[in-house]
Amino acid sequence: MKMILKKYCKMSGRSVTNQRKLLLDLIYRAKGHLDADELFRRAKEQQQRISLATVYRNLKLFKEMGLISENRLGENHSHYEIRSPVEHHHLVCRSCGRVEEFDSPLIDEARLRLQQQKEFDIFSVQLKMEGYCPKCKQKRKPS
Amino acid sequence: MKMILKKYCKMSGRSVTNQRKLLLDLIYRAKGHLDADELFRRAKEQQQRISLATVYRNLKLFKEMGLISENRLGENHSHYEIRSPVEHHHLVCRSCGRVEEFDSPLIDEARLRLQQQKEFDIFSVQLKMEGYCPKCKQKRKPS
DNA sequence: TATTTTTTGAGAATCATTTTCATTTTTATC
DNA sequence: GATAAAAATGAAAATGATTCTCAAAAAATA
Repeated sequence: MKMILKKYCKMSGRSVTNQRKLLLDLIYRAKGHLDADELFRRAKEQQQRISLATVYRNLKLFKEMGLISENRLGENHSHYEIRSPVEHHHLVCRSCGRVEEFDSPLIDEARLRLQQQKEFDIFSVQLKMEGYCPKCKQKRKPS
Repeated sequence: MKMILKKYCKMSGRSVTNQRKLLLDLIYRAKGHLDADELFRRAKEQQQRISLATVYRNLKLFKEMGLISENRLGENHSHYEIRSPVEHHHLVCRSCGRVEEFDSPLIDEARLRLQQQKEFDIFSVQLKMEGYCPKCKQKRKPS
């Protein structure tokens, strides 16, 4: 991670700061869907003086550099994760919030067809499906 | 539209107000992706005293009733449209903001497979692809 | 190391959206 | 149709996520 950060920063003329190293590392280690607040909380454990503004600034930067991706899984705020080499999508339980990741060759195929049909250059595919997970499905039955 | 509104309101014990009639009608006539502000502007042309809070309240209500759908096409705010009988998705140009709608049997297929595989009850599929439209694709070439 | 450039922290500002509450409109009842 | 009860509205304040400002600190460059 640190090497990657250095490389990307050099490339775009950015500084490599302790805050950036820490933040990217935390996102990497979280291996999940982290929101700005939670990232801020975790960062503060190691750098008490870090500011929420710095968190947002760098999330934006990492996104521009293509290191992370931003998703709207819930309603009002974003979640971030290391941009995995293999594109994947999200299946969210509307009841308990559980998030499953998936990918599908059918989606890739759809993308290719659409690209031809509409003559767009498509560089991003964001798919979110919502429903009830097996557990919550059960709970809802009685009602 | 008015009949539908009445039916849905009765069903859930809501009142049928002038504001609701106007708002739903405007969304219907817009035939596109309208945001709260633009809807508010248009509504004020016909009911000067209408409040932005009423716009938001009723967008929320229409959504709960399943009459409209909410999409995050841009960055910071939502767009709304009449929920079309056939589910469709969005292809957005990151340069000029142009929005194309599409749907694809491949997506439906993917949904079915996922439903089986993960044992979720899936009731919502939101797919957004981003890229450059034919025009903006051209403009970017020289750089 | 000195100088320039970039980033940071802290708090204020912004923007979309939601809430509060007194007043008005709609609905249900007679 | 009049009236009481219930729901919705307008206006303004509140909220929550995110962005901006600016002086001070850190990093890159010479």
